[in-house]
Amino acid sequence: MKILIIEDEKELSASIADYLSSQDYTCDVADDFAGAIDKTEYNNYDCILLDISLPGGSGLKILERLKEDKKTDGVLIISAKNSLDDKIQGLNLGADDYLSKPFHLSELNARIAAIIRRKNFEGNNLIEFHNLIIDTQSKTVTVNKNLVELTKKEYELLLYFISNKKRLISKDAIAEHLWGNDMSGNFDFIYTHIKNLRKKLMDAGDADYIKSVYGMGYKFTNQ
Amino acid sequence: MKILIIEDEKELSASIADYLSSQDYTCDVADDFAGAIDKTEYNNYDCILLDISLPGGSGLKILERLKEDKKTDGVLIISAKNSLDDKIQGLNLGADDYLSKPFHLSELNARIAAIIRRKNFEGNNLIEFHNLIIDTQSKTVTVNKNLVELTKKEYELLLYFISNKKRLISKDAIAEHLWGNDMSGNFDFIYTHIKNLRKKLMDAGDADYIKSVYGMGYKFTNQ
DNA sequence: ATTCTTCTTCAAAATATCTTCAGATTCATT
DNA sequence: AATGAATCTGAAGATATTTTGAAGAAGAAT
Repeated sequence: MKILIIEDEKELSASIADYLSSQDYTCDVADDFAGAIDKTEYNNYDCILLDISLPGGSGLKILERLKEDKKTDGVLIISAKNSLDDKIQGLNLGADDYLSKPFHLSELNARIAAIIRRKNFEGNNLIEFHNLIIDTQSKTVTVNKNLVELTKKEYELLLYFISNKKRLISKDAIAEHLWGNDMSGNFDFIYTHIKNLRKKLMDAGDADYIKSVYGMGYKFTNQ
Repeated sequence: MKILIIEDEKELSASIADYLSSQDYTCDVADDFAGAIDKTEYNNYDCILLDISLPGGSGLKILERLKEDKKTDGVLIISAKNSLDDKIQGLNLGADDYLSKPFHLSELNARIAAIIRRKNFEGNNLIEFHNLIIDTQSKTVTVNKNLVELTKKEYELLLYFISNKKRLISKDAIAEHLWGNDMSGNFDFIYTHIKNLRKKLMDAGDADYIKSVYGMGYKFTNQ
């Protein structure tokens, strides 16, 4: 899960990034308008934490820009101001939720979890694909009703595959999504994790859903 | 299930009532001190949503009054203020939970469900899970009809597991639930208590219901 | 005040997972 | 078929997490 933190106070953004990393999120930080737009242009975040009270009021401008690009889904506004106006304005611009500073990291965590839950699964916690079922609440995966025990990375990988099913996924995209920083060039760990995930899924079922596309990447499909 | 909404902003209370009705709750609304007291006097609510920041600060007064009448069971405080003081004061006055505005209706729903679940647990004194039986009235636990003597923390831990059975529970969530403030980072005490609980349960029975999920937490299940 | 129980802390040992690597295999192109 | 590049595989080393036992601290009971 990737999160973008748009915040000009470096200390705060660092401590948030620190905490969220410990909760197994992958974090990027932007501290001004240009940086934020740049990041959102080239990345796909599960959640964006936006400090609305950036110098020059650019926080709202960022939100407006995100709205133009239809990327406001998953935006959680953080603000020192506690005014209702701000909240309303933010939520009207398409933000998902609003949190006033100062806040507890555990509360931030709960809000992010709620946003991601809502965003990805619209409240429904069962994801099905042919005879594969993922219960995102218990983080349990079954194939043909056989329980498949996955490690964290395997589970994340499967979730990424499922949410991009039937699409071609580049190894770069996988690396980016699962490890954040691009470990460009070396995909050994992807090969290994895919091998292991494949084996577990196939041991439980029959078909190999993970199709390799030579020179391009992978596709999660059943044909 | 009956819910009382004590809230002066009529738009908000209407939209909450609307939503909760769609979730098959029966809703009453009160918008001031007198109305609230009146309603609670003559009704028995499964859950009371209380806006603490009513004009004239009467939210807290209502809570005090509820406490006198021993009706604070099931109170969920809603507040625009996000201050820790408020939260502590509210919880000290016997409220069950606390939610800051603005919130998503789905989160409100989840909290209400949690409160009702908890209340029902208390009314209903036997909880069974396979060959494990918890009598919440006498606070005794048996496995295969063998009495298991648990300490307070172990008992709380077991109750938390049971009420989230078959779900993945993070160590953070356990820490949060058993110790309140998040002692983030250090889970040694969780490890120890789980070890002890496990040992006692297994000594009395056979299966290890507490399944460790590496890097994620625990799951209370029998598979 | 003393004893007993429970809770917490600590560090070593046991486990599980992640990453790296080198050799084998497959693939597209010639 | 031969070639080189890409992918797969199994094993081993490196990391990270969990389990465990023991001991000290805090609380409760006598």
